[in-house]
Amino acid sequence: MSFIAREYVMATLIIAEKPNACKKIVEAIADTYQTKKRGGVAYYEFVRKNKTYYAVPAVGHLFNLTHKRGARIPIFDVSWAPSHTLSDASAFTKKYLDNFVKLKKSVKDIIVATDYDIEGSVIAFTILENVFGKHDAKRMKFSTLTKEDLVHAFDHMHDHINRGFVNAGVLRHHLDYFWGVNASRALMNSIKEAGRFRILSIGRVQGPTLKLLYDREKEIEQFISTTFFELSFTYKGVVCEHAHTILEKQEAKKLFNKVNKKVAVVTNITVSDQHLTPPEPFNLTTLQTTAHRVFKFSPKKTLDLAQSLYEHGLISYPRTSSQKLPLSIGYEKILKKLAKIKTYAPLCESLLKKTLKPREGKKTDPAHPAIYPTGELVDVSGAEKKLYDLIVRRFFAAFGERAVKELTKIAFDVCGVDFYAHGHTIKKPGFLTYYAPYDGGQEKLLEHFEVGQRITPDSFENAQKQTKPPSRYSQASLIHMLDKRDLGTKATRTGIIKTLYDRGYLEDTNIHVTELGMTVVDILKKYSPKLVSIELTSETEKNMKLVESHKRNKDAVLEDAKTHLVDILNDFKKHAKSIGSELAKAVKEDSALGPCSACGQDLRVIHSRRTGKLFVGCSGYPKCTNSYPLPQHGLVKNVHKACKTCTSPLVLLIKKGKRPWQLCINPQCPTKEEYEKKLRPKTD
DNA sequence: GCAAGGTC
Repeated sequence: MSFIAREYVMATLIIAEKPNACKKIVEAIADTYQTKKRGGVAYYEFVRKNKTYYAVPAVGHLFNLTHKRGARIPIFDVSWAPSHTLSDASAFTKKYLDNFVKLKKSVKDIIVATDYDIEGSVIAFTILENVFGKHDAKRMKFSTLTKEDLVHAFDHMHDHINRGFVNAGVLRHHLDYFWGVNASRALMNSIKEAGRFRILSIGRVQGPTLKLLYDREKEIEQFISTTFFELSFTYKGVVCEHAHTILEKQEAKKLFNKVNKKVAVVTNITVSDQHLTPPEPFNLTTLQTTAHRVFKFSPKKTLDLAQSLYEHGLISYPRTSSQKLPLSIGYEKILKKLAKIKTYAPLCESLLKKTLKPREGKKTDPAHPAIYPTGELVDVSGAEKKLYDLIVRRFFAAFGERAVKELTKIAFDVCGVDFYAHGHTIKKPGFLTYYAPYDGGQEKLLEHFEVGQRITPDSFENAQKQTKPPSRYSQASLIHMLDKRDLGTKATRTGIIKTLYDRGYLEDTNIHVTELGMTVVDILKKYSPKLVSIELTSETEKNMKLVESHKRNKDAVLEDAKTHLVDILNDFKKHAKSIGSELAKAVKEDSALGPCSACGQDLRVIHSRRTGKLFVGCSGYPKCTNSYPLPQHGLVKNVHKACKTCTSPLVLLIKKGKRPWQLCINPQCPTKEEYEKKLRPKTD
């Protein structure tokens, strides 16, 4: 008997969505199993009730849509191709696909055990069709990866895949591709008309995301600041404020003169309790927004740290939308393990004394619970440790009781004008025992006062203030907003924001929309308003639901979309000249670094086609030959700022693995003598 | 070239 024949026995194949889920499925249902490795990727051969099975993991989508090279818009002729052939970033998926391919000859029948949702159904479907040439399979349906659920799903397997899910998912892939690729091409073709080449993009999620920021930009631009006055007095370090803000300068002055240096009388003291509910367990979005609030971590950084903690076994799967902590994760077991960590020991002991019933949120996930610590003891440090502590304490807090805050409000009268002081103390800590470092732990103490008491304030103040424009989005607050509007998914939002930055639509940590970003929205508002509104997402969702429930044919939906798109693309083509010149103008304005010290025209970063060198030149060339050298490695970005020392423009140099470096383009600038040598290789 | 969605 040959080695190959022994290696691969005929068996039933189970398709899992990802490595970790595959392992859990095997551990739950196998009587005995062997782990096999090929190309560094594990799969399993196992026996249950004397039958042999293979369980093989995908890594998300192993196939993606693509179109023929050289195709021109409208592009509707698309097909599935292995993801690893489509981008370098997906190259690693090859070894996962290879596992399926190699087992093809040994597979009798197939069981789909990917997440029971739309994308999970597409992941399995593309493997079924493109690797095995099959159109159907059996289906395990589970909502968590617990032994109990998995065994039940295996014993009560469905005879067919969920055709509705598959069709809805395949529709989603096509619609996003049709809209995104064609509209992006239309933008790029227009700017080509103006003699420029630039990668531009737009899509179902990018569009409304950019529009959200565009609207905020407009609000800020149109905001008119008004003056108002706040009257207050200070007594032993506590500020007591007049209840109303005053708009008229004269009135504020009059009131101030009336109360200044007078005695204040305590007229009323109210004490009330405020009950605070423990926070919901973390899902990826709330972890990202909270980590940004308390540590200033970017959402991407939080995801990377969480992924690392997960890979080290310290926390559960982080890419979850669930806010549930099912009993099956073993609350007590986790707390007992965590009690071995010194700082957590007393907290765990106090929790273990009570009935463990967690606070939960509304959101669920097809395959995973909320994020929780596993209790594994692995040493971590730095940023990972910070995030881990946040996750541990949030987990503890979910089992805590409501906290009670005591609010005190003291009313004062000064010559008929009312003032108030507010304080709060923690009456019953409840969950704050665990979570205080991150939220709600602060107290504001007040003096003891009695009604009728007369005091002499230390000082009175009449502060002139300005109303402020709405604040800009940060990446974290934007992700929160996208989550609220159901735009994108927990796993894609960070990437979509990054794309908007990469295209040059956005800049800065406090998000500003660039001239180019604003122009792209202006153009789309005119020619394809759907693409910058959430309407396209709601329409897509509506059609997906109809297809899922077999009330509408997916091809009919696609035909509608094509008709609509052809109209839009024709419109774009008709106006390509004016669209192109608008875009080109915006690109030009964005790339202007500042005025040339020799002639006053715009300086800009130039990539010489002849020499391949990067340098700063003047738009006045060839009349003006003023130029500055630039480092030849890394990405140079315009920061629209001038050097404080020499007033020459600043640029941001981004090198892989290094901290972004803001440098002045002037080699003679006193701020950077030390870097001068690096810039020496002369450009021309 | 271009999307959005999985996952590492």
